[in-house]
Amino acid sequence: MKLELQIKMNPSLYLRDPEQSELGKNIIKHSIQIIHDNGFEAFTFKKLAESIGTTEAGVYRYFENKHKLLVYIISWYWGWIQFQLNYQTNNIKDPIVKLKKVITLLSTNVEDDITTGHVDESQLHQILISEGSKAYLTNHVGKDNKQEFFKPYKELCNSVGEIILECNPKYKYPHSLASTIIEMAHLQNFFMNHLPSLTDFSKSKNESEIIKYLEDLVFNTIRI
Amino acid sequence: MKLELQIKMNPSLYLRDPEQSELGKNIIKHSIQIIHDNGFEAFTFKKLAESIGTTEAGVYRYFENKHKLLVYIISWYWGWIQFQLNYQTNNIKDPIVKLKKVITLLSTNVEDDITTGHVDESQLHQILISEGSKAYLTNHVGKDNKQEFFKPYKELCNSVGEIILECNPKYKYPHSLASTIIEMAHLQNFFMNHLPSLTDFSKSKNESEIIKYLEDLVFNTIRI
DNA sequence: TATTTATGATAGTAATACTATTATTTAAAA
DNA sequence: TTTTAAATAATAGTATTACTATCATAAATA
Repeated sequence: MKLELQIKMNPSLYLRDPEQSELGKNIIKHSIQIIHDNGFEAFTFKKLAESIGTTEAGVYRYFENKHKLLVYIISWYWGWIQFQLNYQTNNIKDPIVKLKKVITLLSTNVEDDITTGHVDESQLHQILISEGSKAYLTNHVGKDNKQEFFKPYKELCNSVGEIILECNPKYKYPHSLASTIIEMAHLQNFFMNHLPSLTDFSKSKNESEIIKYLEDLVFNTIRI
Repeated sequence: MKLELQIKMNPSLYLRDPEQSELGKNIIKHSIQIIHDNGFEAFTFKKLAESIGTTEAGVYRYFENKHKLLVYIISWYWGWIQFQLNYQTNNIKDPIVKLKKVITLLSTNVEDDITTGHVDESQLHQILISEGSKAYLTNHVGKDNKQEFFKPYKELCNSVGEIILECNPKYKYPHSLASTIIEMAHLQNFFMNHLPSLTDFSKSKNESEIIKYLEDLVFNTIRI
């Protein structure tokens, strides 16, 4: 029996469920590839269709527009991270160890996970670093939020916040600190690679330095 | 004598200096207005031209494209913040007081400053919250960085980093912490207003809560 | 076998992001 | 003051993007 990890997605994000057909899976797979390679701005449904070997209209049958497709793959990523978090912190009692695991999970560029055939998690992690915030930094955040497009992100933020509270039940800003960790795990990575003078990480450009920075930040803040 | 604050801008950002003509100043003024009202995605040179009462070609004589115009107004903002920082922390000896001033400066939506006629700093602050990161989250960061588009931002980050070191000369991540403060002053504000469950700020949606969060974060981190 | 459903192929539209050209006004230099 | 140069306005045009619509065909299902 083949184990396949299925992440439950918000149906408002798509017109036809991409998990349910080969074409759909190809749309996801090639979207990740193209956005990873050229950035979201340069990504068009036409290029995507050509890369798959279908037509623009074919893609439009699955996704209303490229923004929803971006939000889809980003939601997928957060869902996957949530799964990893639950899996990796399962049975760990010490909340400090848990929180360290979370920081590492958020900061590390994972190997491609074989259990999710059409998704390259490593590329997706890179996409999140450069394009993640574009999911919500729009004029229509409010509408999107009402449709629960950001639920996986919020749930993750909540989970991290809970672990923070386990470490220090009196800490006053668990959600803000959680969103700070999540965002900074990505942003400091972007800065390290593209605007290094905004960071203090050596030329080696190693993720382990970001992890050290975040651990120092978090554990001093919650006073452990 | 009328005092006018002039922020020195990188000439690679424009084709013709917008400070040197009425049309130029109008381009800046109306750009800020439109981007503030509709977001950067919905902002086009055509709309801008119509709003000013000139033609698209007229705008293109000043700016090569809308991205450079965005980077221009964002650079202007960081230059202005740098000036405010120097001005407001001048003669203050206690670095802790200085750092608190900086956090407040970055987190507070200022009143429109009369000394800069065509720029509405309050709107600009809002733009930075929603659109600031789009200046560098592009495929061409590298190129833009080589042309020193992000110099004002880096300089500010450096100044903040220096104050952090004055507070604690042994702190290991002054630049990363500085960029974290700068980015989070904006991002927590965005979350507070649009995705409040990612924060711990009450329904009052008051900037003072962000300031408290950041002060707690920063001074615990550098162990004051 | 009939019928629904997904896909493929093609066409078309409005808007965007520009470039180019020429005429006209304004400002600076001779 | 005249000449000349520079800035602007007016108009047109192009390639690309972000879609919508239509119709034929292939595959799956009843």
